[in-house]
Amino acid sequence: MRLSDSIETFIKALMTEEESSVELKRNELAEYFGCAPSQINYVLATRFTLDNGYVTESRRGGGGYIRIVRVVNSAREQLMYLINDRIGQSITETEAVRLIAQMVEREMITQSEGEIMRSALSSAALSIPMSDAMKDAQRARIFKAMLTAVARQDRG
Amino acid sequence: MRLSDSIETFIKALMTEEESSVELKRNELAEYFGCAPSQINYVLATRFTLDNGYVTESRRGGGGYIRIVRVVNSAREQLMYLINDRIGQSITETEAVRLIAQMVEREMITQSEGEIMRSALSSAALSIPMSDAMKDAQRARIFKAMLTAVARQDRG
DNA sequence: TAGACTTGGTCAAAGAAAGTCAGAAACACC
DNA sequence: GGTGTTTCTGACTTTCTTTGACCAAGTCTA
Repeated sequence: MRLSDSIETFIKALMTEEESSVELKRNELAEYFGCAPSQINYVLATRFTLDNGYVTESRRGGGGYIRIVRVVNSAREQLMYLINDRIGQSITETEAVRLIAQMVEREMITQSEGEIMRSALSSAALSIPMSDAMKDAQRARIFKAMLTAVARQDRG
Repeated sequence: MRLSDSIETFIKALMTEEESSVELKRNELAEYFGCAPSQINYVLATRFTLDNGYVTESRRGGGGYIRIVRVVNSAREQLMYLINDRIGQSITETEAVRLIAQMVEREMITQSEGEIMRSALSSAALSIPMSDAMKDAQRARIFKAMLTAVARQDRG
């Protein structure tokens, strides 16, 4: 069996039915498996992605750690579609506004979350000297980042 | 647990609901935790800043002390302060993250609104070919736009 | 009032984790 | 065997914490 697979299995075993998160030390885990610490990062990057329903956070320095959280979010797949396929590299303000309205309607986000997103994506907010094309690209990026934040949250 | 975290917790425990300030002796506290006195300064500098909602004052010499005061404005005042004074023309990601965390703590915004804002202001989201200074300016603009949206909603 | 004593402040350097990325190695599939 | 993909590693980077040496400012006493 592949090392990555072993590590993946090991981590998943630490997350039981009711315990939906684990905290671990990168160096200790690497030591345990006798591999390079960066191997752990590889496993996280390939097996514990948001697409797979996991979120990770970490801290460096003394007392650092890596935390892996399994997220339950019924709207997640819809959000992943928007992030990975629908929005793309560039989006106009009008289009973004329409998508946000739809999400509010479907109760994927609250009214006020929608308003916050709208204001962040408004031309006014992006009004730095920039071509429209640049703005649309910038908007797409910010939009996707915000949706990722929503997808990362545990929303039953 | 990290030493810094322990000290932070300890100090916060001394500040109850109605007691919004503590006075302590740097050396005694360091002695209590068995660490270098300058460690206390580190905790103050990273955990009890104005952005975190605290102000500190101190005196040297015999009978010297450190006083930590929790400052509180109304939510509306705080929003206005942030929009009109604090954020200005430019703000770093670190600073923005700190301000958002404080708003969440004060319940001016929800946890998930905070996360949406954080991601919209992340360097990753702003990662178009742009100098850091440009990013900081862009970030300030978006931040203020989002806070204005919150202010418009007239909560509570 | 000068010096000794008592505190707290600053800063640079060391230590403790984790992150990144390019390239080597191992596989999988013609 | 050649080629493209996945896995692994190691050197280097970044971030956060902790300490210690030296500095600055009050207080007290001869």
